[in-house]
Amino acid sequence: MKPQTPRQQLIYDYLREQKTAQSAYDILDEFRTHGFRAPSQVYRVLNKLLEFGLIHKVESLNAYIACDQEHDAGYSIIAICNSCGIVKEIPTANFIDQFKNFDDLDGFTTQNLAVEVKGRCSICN
Amino acid sequence: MKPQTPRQQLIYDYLREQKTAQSAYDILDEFRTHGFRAPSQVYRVLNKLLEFGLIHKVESLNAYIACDQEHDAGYSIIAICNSCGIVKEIPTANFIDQFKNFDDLDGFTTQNLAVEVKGRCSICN
DNA sequence: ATTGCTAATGTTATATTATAACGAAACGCA
DNA sequence: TGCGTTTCGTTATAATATAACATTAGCAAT
Repeated sequence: MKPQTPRQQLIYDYLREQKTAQSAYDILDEFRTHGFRAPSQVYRVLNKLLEFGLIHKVESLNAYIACDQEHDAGYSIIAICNSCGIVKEIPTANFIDQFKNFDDLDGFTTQNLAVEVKGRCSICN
Repeated sequence: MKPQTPRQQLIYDYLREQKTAQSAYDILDEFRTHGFRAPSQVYRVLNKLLEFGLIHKVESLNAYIACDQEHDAGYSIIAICNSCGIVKEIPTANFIDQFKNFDDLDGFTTQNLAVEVKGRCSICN
């Protein structure tokens, strides 16, 4: 699914350019000059993009990134550098297979998987 | 590490009894009769308990649960039922080993790992 | 072209989660 | 006892998110 409206496109393109996750209010400030005046306008767009699987919410930062990878909406593995803040999505297919073979879930049916790794990226070391 | 003050003990014991994650404000309401009057009082205790590795923050719910398992502070795998809200911690040792053997991290050093699985528990099916 | 429907947008208000800042009390200990 | 440190109480405010409702835009059927 692609962005469906000019505003979805605008925010999606913006997130794709960023190396760090952006909060809804960061985005609001960025686009005040483009007619965004209230948080709900931003959240509406973000929620659509989340639904389309085009972005992820980084739960531990309350911020958003563009999705880099091919996979179902709602599955993500994200590495966050505590030093420089860079956020990198990690290819998930491989990992999700591992996770599905993981025995300890006892009948739990997974609809959604968020893995957030924090540490230091290879540059910050 | 064990709780170090009566209030830490109080909140820790409370969280251990709960089947669902509790927000800081849930806890505040619960313990207004025990001298908790302001959010910062609750957050102070929660932050200590987090530091001791006695509780986890469920990032996707902005809520807190007692830690069930033996492992380093800051590592957790949590399954959350979208239907009944029950939160269950999953033994991590096994999984963290899998994760450490995971190739796609390219030089990233992990300090912290949060895995949050959402779906339906075995009871809600 | 108008009508009627649906989705998207604008706007105001408010709820929820979290932290800053600072003074007072409690505690350990020389 | 006096000093420094940590904890605690309190007020204020910041940051994140949603509710509710009015308005407009897009578009298909008549």
